[in-house]
Amino acid sequence: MQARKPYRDLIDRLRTAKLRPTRQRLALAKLLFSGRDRHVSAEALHKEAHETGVSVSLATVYNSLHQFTQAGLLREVVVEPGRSYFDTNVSEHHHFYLEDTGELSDIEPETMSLPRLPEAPEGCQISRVDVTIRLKRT
Amino acid sequence: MQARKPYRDLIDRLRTAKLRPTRQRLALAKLLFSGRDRHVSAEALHKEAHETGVSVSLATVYNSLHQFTQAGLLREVVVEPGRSYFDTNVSEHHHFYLEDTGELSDIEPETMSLPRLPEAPEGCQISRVDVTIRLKRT
DNA sequence: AAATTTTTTTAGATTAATTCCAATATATTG
DNA sequence: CAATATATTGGAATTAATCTAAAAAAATTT
Repeated sequence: MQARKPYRDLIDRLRTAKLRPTRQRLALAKLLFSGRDRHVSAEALHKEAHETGVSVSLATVYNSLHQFTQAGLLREVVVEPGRSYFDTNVSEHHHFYLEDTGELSDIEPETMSLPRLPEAPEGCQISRVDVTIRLKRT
Repeated sequence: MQARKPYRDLIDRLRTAKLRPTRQRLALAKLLFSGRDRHVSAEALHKEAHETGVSVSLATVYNSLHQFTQAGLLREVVVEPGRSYFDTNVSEHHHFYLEDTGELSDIEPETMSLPRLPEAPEGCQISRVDVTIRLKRT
């Protein structure tokens, strides 16, 4: 993260994804991609945008999140009916899901292994493997 | 599945789960548990009930599915925002999800292995591990 | 088996997440 | 800058799911 050209990288990322770097997409990308990895819901991101003075409609938040996901900048994780998150960490990894609070967190890749996967059925290929470890408070 | 006392087993299963064997629950249990393993959505089961002449409200379908799940007779699998299935196979196994059609199918347990799981974080315990292999048409 | 109590079902209203729509605004191209 | 293509918007619409309170059915007590 540089001080002088704060948007340069983001603009490039959007351009690479064939997405015009509009004010809204840039602002959302900034919230999502500058800083630590995040797990955000659409509603939460919309709220956050407003709180930081960015005026963007909920429809645009949804559009952008899906476009970013399509472009491989985000990954969507569904944990429950009516609850899904967008994860800014798109490298191969899996999740803990705390059922009591709805909190999602990354599993350190080196703490689990998945050495043997089944063949994809005829006419199909694997597009992704999702492992969710559901947790309860003891 | 016997011919003479077709409801005996189902009634017992419900009783064991501390659920009264009402007409509605019995009819749904019959659809779910007599025959092959199934992956059904609430809406689909509701529709199926009506088509087979069982009058049951959607609310009751949801109630029953959740009660059955709570009792360990079913397992709920969420695959996408707005799409979840109830699986009559409650033994330990995982799923293929065909993104194009929304179809869910079981993975043969012997075709995959998960030998190393991470520790549950402090204050938590693992309630379930879900593996979903997402598939695309080639 | 009638009366009473408890549990269940129901239709319809309600909520929450998401998508759709067509008018308006913005970005890109020539 | 004009023309074209694309994006954003608010609000309506849709969908899945839950809630509610009244009616019905099942279980229990008498």
